[in-house]
Amino acid sequence: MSRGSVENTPLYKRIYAVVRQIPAGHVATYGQIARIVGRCTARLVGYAMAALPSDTDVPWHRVINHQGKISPRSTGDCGIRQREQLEAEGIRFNHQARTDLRAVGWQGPDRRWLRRHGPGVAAPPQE
DNA sequence: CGGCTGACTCTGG
DNA sequence: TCCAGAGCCAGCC
Repeated sequence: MSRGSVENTPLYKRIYAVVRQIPAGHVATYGQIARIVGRCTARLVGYAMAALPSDTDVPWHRVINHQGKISPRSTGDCGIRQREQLEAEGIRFNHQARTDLRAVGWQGPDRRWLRRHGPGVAAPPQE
């Protein structure tokens, strides 16, 4: 079923599309994803992650909270698995279980990717 | 159509 | 730097 445009795609779907752009060895925060998606809050991103199936191709493990830590979930020990997944990609955790967002933080999707999606997806904050 | 669920971020002290 | 409180939307049954 071709949704055609991104604007016709459900918000969750758009969030997954952005998360899929995160390259291995890098991580992004929920707030950052929300900002890129546009018209979306950090919580919605977290909720969208929780709604992901176990066999998803979305690299949900590369999405962490603003503290640079893996967000605690209600059920399952997937959090531990998430950390191992990140470590396998070269992400290092300190004794505080925190990652260095300055080093492994995602810079955002390619400008062309944003263009390809057209309206509906806001550009990342430019400092 | 109403209600429940869920993986966050920001600001102040 | 750490802790606490408030704000908040979309999907699904």
